[in-house]
Formats: sequence, C-alpha cells, structure tokens
Amino acid sequence: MKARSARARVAETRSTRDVILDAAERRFAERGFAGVSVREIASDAGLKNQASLYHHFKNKKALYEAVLARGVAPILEMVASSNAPTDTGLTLEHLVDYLAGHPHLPRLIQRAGLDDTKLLRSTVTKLLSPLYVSGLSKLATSVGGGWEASEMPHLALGIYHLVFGYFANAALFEMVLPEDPRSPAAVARQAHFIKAAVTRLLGPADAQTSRLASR
Amino acid sequence: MKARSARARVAETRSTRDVILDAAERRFAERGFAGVSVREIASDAGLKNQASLYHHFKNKKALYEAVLARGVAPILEMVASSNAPTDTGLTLEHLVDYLAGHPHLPRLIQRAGLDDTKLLRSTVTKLLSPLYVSGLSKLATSVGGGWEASEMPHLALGIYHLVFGYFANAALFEMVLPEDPRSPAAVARQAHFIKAAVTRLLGPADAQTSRLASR
Amino acid sequence: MKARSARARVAETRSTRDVILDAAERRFAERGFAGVSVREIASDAGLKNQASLYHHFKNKKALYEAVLARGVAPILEMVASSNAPTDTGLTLEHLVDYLAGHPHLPRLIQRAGLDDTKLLRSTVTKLLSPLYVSGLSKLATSVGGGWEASEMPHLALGIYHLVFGYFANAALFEMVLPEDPRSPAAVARQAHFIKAAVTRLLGPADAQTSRLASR
Amino acid sequence: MKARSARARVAETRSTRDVILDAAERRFAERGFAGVSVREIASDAGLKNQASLYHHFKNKKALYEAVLARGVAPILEMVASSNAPTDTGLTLEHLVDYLAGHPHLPRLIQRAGLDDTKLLRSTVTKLLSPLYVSGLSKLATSVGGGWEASEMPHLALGIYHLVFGYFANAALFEMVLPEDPRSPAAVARQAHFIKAAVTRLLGPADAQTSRLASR
DNA sequence: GATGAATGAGGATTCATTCAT
DNA sequence: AATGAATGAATCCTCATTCAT
Repeated sequence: MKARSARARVAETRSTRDVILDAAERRFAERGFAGVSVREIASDAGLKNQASLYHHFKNKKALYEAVLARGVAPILEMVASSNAPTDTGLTLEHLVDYLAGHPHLPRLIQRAGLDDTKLLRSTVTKLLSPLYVSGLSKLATSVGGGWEASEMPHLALGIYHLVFGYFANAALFEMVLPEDPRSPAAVARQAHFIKAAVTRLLGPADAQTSRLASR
Repeated sequence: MKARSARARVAETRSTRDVILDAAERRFAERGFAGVSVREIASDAGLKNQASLYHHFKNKKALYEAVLARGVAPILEMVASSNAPTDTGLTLEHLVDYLAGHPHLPRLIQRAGLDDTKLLRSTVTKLLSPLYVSGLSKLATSVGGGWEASEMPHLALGIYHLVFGYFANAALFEMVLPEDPRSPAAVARQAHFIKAAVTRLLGPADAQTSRLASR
Repeated sequence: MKARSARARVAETRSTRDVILDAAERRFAERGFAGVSVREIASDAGLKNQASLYHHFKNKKALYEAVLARGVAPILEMVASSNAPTDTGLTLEHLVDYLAGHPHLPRLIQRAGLDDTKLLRSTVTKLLSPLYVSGLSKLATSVGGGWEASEMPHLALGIYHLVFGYFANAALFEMVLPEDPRSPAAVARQAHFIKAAVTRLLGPADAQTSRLASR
Repeated sequence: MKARSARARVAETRSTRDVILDAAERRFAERGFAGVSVREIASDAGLKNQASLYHHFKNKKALYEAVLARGVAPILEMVASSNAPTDTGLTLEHLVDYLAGHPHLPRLIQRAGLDDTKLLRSTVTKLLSPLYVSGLSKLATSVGGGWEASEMPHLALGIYHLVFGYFANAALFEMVLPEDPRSPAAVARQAHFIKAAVTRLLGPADAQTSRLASR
C-alpha cells in the first residue's frame, strides 16, 4: 500500500477541472483575460497539452467565467449572510481575512470591473451585480447619518473600492512601503484601518464606533 | 474653399503622434496592454498601415509608456502643486473634475496598478511611484487625528482607490445605478461624496469639515 | 408498456454499426472525407463519444471505405445483373429510381471519382473500377452504330456522368429550376430524359428507340 | 543588365496574388476546400509563411471564392459570347480544348457543384448560376426536336455533365483506360465524342449533324 | 459495447515587427 | 512621413486516435 503525504493525496483528489481553475485564477488575476494564453494555463495545471483543457471547458471565455463565478460565490455568500448592522464590523474583518488569504481573487474581481470587452461585459455584469446589490442593501441598514439617499451607491462603491483595492493593487502598496502587503502585520493593519475607515464613512463617530466594534 | 468645422481643423492640426496617443489611450484603458493590437490602434488613429506607427514609437511597449506618462503627468502636477492642507478640498474637486473629463485615464491608471507583467512592471512603478509619494506627503499635513503613523500608507492608498475607483469602474456603477456615471449630475454627486468621505477619513468630523470646505 | 412507432423500433433494431454508416454516408456525401470530423459522425449516430466509433471501425479511412462499399454494391449489382441489351431501358429506370431514393449516394460516388488524395485513391479505384468495367461491357452489347471502338470508354463515362451527375449536383439543379430535383415530378422527368438521351447516344434513332422502350 | 529567361521574367512579373491563386486552384481542385490547408497553399506559392497569404486574401474562404471566380469567368465568357446555334460545335470544341488546357478547372467547378457547406453554398450559387443561365439560353436556340420544354433544364445539365465530367474525373478515366485522359490523342477523341454526342442529344441526327460541323 | 479523459499534431488566423519603396 | 509586403512566432481551437474504466 502506498504511503503518501496528505498533501499529495489531496492534490490528486483535486479534480483536473479544479486544478485548471486554480491555475487559471492565478493567471487571469495576474495578467487579465487577454494577457494569458490557454497554453500557459494548461501547462500550469500540469496538462501535457492544451487540448485536454478543452475537455473540461468549452472555451477560454467559459473558463474565465467559471473562474470568476467560483471566486465571487463565497464573497457574495459572506456579504449576503451578514447580519447587518449588528455584525458589519465582523463581516468586514472576515472579508479582509478572506481576501488576504486568496491573493488572486481581489485582483481578478477588480479586473472584471474594469473590463470593457464585448466578450466579457455581460458575464461580468451577471456575476458582479448580485454582489453590489447585496452589499448595497446591507449598507442601507448600517449607515448612520449625513448621507443623502442619492449618495448611497457612491458610498457602496466607495467602500467596495476601499476594501478590494488594497489587495488588488499589491504592486502599488509595495511601491509605497517596501513590505509584503499580505504579511500578517500588514493585513492586521489593513483590517484595523478598514474597520476604522468604514466606521467613519458610515456615520457620526459616536453612533457608529460602538456598532462596529467587533471584539 | 472648403469650410470645415473647428473640430476638424484641430484634428488635423494635432500631430500624428498625438492622434496615435489618443487612440492608444482609449484602447489601452478599455482592454489593457495585452488586449489591444497595434493594428487596431493604428487604424483608430487613421493610419492605413501599422508600419507607420513604428515611425513614431519604437514598439508597443514604448507607446504604452508614452500613453501612461502623458496621462499621469497632469495628475501628478495637480497633486504636487496642491497647497496642503489649505486647499485639499479644492484639489480633490479639481481632481474629480479632471478625471470626469478624461474618461480613459482612471481606468488606464487603475489597470497599470493591477498589472503584474515583467514587461510593464518597472514602467508602471516608475510612473506611478511619484504620484503616491507626492500624495502621501500632502496627506501627512492634512490628516487630523486618530490614525497611527504606520497606517498612513493604508490611508493614502484608500483615498486613492476611493477617488480613482469610481471613474475607473464605470461599468460597475452602471450596474448599480442605470445612469451614466459621467453625467454632470453623477459627477457632482461624486465630487460631493468624495469631499465628505475624505473629510471623515482625514480626521475628527468637527475639525475637518471646516478645513476641507472649498467654496 | 410503451407504444412505439415502427420507425423507432426499426431504428433501435438497426445495429450501431449501421447507424454509424448512415450518418457517415450523409456527411461524407455532403462535405467529403476531409470536410467531416469523426466527432460529428459519432454525434450524428447518437454516440456520446467518438471513442465508441472506433469500436466498430478501425479508423476514419476504414469507415469511409465501408460507407463507399456499402453504397456502391447495390448499384454494381444492378448493372452487373442487367440483361443487356434487352432490358437496358429498364435498368436505367431502376437506376434512376434507386439514385433518387438514396439522395447521398450519387454525391458520395461522384466525390469519390473526383478525389485525388493518396489516402483514398486506391480505395476508390478498387471500389469504382468494377462498376465501370461492368457498365462498359453491358454498353458494348447495347450500342448501335456510329461510334468507333476507341470511343467506347468516352461513351461509357459520358453516360455515367449523365446519370449520376443529375442527382449528385442537386444544388445546381435548384439553381436552374427552383424545384426540388428529387420531387416525384422531377425524377420522372429525369428518368424520361435519361432514357431518351441514352437512346440517342447509343445509336441510330430507329434501331435504338424500340430497344430501350421499357414499358 | 540581367539576362533572364522569359519564363523567369514572367514568373516574377506574376503578382504574388496570382501565384497564390494558381497554387490554390490546383490544391482546391485536387482535394477540395476542406482538404487543403492554407499552409500548404502558401508554401506552394513560394511564401515562407502563411501570414503573407493573409495580406492578399482575407480568408481561406475569400481565397476560394477568388479562385472559383477567376476560373469560371473565361468559361462563362466563352459560353455567353457563343453565337448559337451557328457555332455551337465550334464553342464545344473551344470549351473542350480550354478544359483540356486547364486541368484543375473542371474538377474545381464540379466540386463546387457538389459542395453543400453552409460556408460555400451562396458563393457557389452566385458564381455558377450565370454559367447555367447562359448555357441554357444558348441551348434553347440550338435544340432540334424531340424534347419538351420542361426537359430543357435536364438537357442543359446533362450536357454540362457530359462536357465537364470527363475532365473532372480524370481518375475514373485512367481506371477504364490506362491512358492519360489529357493526352492529345485522348483529348481529340473526347472532342470528337462530345460533338457527336451533343449532336445526337440536340436533335434529329440528320438535322443536327450538319449544323454542328465546325470545320 | 460504451464512455470520459488525455494527447500530439495540425487547423486557421492574428501578432508585433521589419524592410524596401 | 507613410505604406505595402513579408515573416516568425504565437494565438485559440479541433483533429483523429488511444487507453483505462
């Protein structure tokens, strides 16, 4: 009987499809849809040939969609299941931790928001839309005072950019501070910063501070 | 004698080089470096042949760099010449207006921050770095209280994402609100939102409000 | 108990091998050996996977050969068993009817005659050769006068083209006459035309007319 | 001053476009649209690279269309300018000679008639249609007696198959007679056969023989 | 007998770039 | 300064075929 490390067994258990998705997620995050070749993804996934990839995904486009869908789902779940306004602070912390733990995701999603290709537009809209709708509704219950109703979408998007931007633009951060933005220390600082920043944005200091305090 | 519109005359006056830069800026913003072909840019610029483009730019990369440099320069200038903390609010307003008036720029710059190609990394760092350095130093003088020194880079990047994110992710905005994010009304709202948000982020509400009031 | 149409039962009775041959015949006739993919044939035949097809035929070429052999056999049989010159007319009528009833066959065979691939040449020669040999010998006994011996092959091929060409080039016919070339009326006209034409070609009107009159 | 053979000069004079067309004509005739790769045509045409071919033709399809158009034009011209019924015999002779001198053409055109690809159908119809219309109208003036009006299209197509079939199915001929079907002797025999056959088909032997006599 | 997965080879087409004119 | 032509390399994707189940 073969004795193998748990890691190896898991790796083998992982279906080819998932291995491909992993490779694709990384590459698409790094260089975008157009910047990555199917060949590269296939090779990253340990396939000897691009053709094999087409056994699992119809298209480069279909692969991209699958990657994006898989990436967005848990985030949407986190936001949607959040019990606002009670645990807004906790949700933010979870979100920051999750993004920190999935390095490619924020970039992938940010890119999706930027893209303006006929090819991808509808896909992106379909996948990201629920995220914003959900986020916006949570926000409505958490917001304190000082904002007009018409400004709520701006606020929602603002917070989104605040949260996702940090992890997405890792390169920028390394420029400003010669430190890995995903180091535990940096992530902790960012989590703290985000909570404080959102607190300030959501409403009058006194009203919000208590609400967001999570621990 | 032919009567031509001022617009046409200006277009003709514009050097070929500039026309190419304009086309490239638009395309690179829309689809990124890898997503755009030299042929497409040349054709957009009214050239009958891609070869002509190489008379003005050494290669695709050089063209991209020129586009980015041309786009970043005025923004850097705005930030660098701002007299913080006195006219932080005014600068923000100018910035928002400028970005609103140059639709491709924010996206182009956001993309630059996301990109992680060997090919482009050094270029991007070189061009965007000064912007952050400058922004950070201005910030230092404008910040009120409540932030630790180590959080300043987080704050600086946060504000950057807040300001640029809105215009960069036009598609997202249109998802949330079925309205052109660059319509005068939307831009005005965003300008107001940004000023208020930055006010809240920079310091104690009471202390900051007066400072940022620009008009 | 399920009540099924006779047609469905027959289809199920038909061996997989035959179903594949049917699909292949149609496709090869439509688009030629190179223009058809094994995948397409397999899918047409109701197989979920191309691999299954290889259980019945060694490879694409073998499949093509089987299709051609199956298609040519009855025609060869008709020609070979014809009792020339007595029932030349009757044979022609049978032939026309048979071709009309098997839409793909004439095209398939015409294509086979046109093809000049190393891959297929020997196959085609092997399968079509007997047909011409047989046809030529029948012709020799039916021909009237006015042709030199050396012209007999030309005559044989001519008649072949006359008979097969009509059904093979259905598209052409539809161009000339906006009518389905395989409609009963059109087929009847063609049968009449073919008999008359062959009568004229085979010999002096008076001598031949009586001979070919079949009914 | 360079001294070169007339042949070499002509070859060089021949535009790349024409050289490509020549190569494509040969290949498409031999193996059909699907059976030929662009790479092969490019290489036949002396291009070092397939890419060059796309400078002259948008597509493989566009190339095919150009080949077919170029091939059909002179034949259509011959038929259309024929002064029927006076020189029907002469036209047939010219036609036979022309087809004998352009080995690829008949096969190319026969194939076009057989093809039933969505991709090519409209093209083929557009190009071949005029040929049949013209041929049919000439025929109407040349026909003797014994045919009903409704049979004329059948007759027209029949003659077409008679004339083109011989050269198109060279392989078949070589099967029947181990002789090059394009040898002068064979072509002369075929020319004679065609004239005689058409004479018999067009009308009462006595009436037609004199009419078709061309020399 | 059927199928899911894999794969090497090749399909058409586009890429960025160079060069002669 | 501009362009037509050429080209090597890469693009996405499909091909026919094999193999383990």
